[in-house]
Amino acid sequence: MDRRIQKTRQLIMNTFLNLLAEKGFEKITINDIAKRANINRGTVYLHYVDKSDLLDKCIETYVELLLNHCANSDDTNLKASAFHSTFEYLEKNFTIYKLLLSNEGFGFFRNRLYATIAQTVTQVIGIKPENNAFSNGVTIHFLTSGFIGVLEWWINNSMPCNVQEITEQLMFLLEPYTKHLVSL
Amino acid sequence: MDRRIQKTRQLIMNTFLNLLAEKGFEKITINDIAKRANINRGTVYLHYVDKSDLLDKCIETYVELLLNHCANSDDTNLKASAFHSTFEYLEKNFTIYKLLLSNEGFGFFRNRLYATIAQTVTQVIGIKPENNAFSNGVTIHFLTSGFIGVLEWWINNSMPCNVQEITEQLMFLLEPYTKHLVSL
DNA sequence: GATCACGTGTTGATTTTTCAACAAGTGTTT
DNA sequence: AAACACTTGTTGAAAAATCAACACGTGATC
Repeated sequence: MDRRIQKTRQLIMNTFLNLLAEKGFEKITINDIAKRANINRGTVYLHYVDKSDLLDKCIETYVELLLNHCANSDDTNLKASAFHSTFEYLEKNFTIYKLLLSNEGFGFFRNRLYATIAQTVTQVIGIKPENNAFSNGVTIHFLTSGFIGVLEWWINNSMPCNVQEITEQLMFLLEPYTKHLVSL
Repeated sequence: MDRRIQKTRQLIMNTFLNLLAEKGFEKITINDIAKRANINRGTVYLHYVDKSDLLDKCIETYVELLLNHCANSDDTNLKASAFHSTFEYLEKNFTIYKLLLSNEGFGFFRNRLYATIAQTVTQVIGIKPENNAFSNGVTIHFLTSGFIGVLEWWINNSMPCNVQEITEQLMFLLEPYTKHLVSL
């Protein structure tokens, strides 16, 4: 993709998130964004149809960025390293995800995250044919909710334990399932 | 001027100065600048004919930025407030001016600063017709050298005193001249 | 009710930046 | 000497961003 597009979208999103933290979604105008980002107002409309679309794309982007750190491990196995790098990334971008998980995200972020993770979990479990009994939805939603619950708790409480600890705890809790469902 | 031009030139100059601090003028390539600034190589050539031109424009720009703080006071009088804001600006952009005043500036920065200040001093003195006796150059170069000497000392010694102190000292030293030469 | 200030979303012409390709120069390695 | 990697400076077509203007809507103020 053209560098200008990447830079411009990045700039608009950053500016938008800053304004979101400052004054909340309703009070933000397209003018605000353009002025602070020092770009033409028309440029915003070149990339996003309106303010809501911008929020959507923001959420989509940051869900993807988060899950990239989780899913970029080569195999589909549940690995400590993947969780570790995910929580590291979360720690680095704490303020953004705190914001998106708060009321300002209107729950959209959580929903999107949930849907994407549930889909991945479904695929991972489905890989082993003998997992038929677990593909009925209960397992998937149990694991997805559990993971997101931990993630939300960790962010909303301003990271009460460090990355290593949260990773180990999570791996410990998932151990029974990693063995039966997804181990190679 | 078009916003894109301003932003691009600012980006190129910032990147160039960072590289200057890291590896020195000779070792910098246009490729380096383009890659780190994340812009197309051709864009650099769109604004600067080559590396030397870029250094020139950098020096010109930062001399102007510095002197704007000195000269934007409404009257041509020598005012403590003007010096104060100048040294404040210097303090804020310490690393840049330390770099430009060091060997990396090849003395070009000092020369350019000298020429511009001398010109201003000439004008200021020339305003009062009875100053004919002082327009022979000695006064001008004495004052210019004095001011730049103070400035260089302050920067090269990493600002050994605060802005308020350096301003007061300078005003004290200039007092005999402000009275006779430039007071209203 | 009229006016005023402000925000929205769109348009078309213009300018800037990108991209890929080119020819040429330099120094290093084989 | 030839091959190689790297940098330079330039080109033209394509894409993106700018700008100024437009019509429209809203809410506050007189």
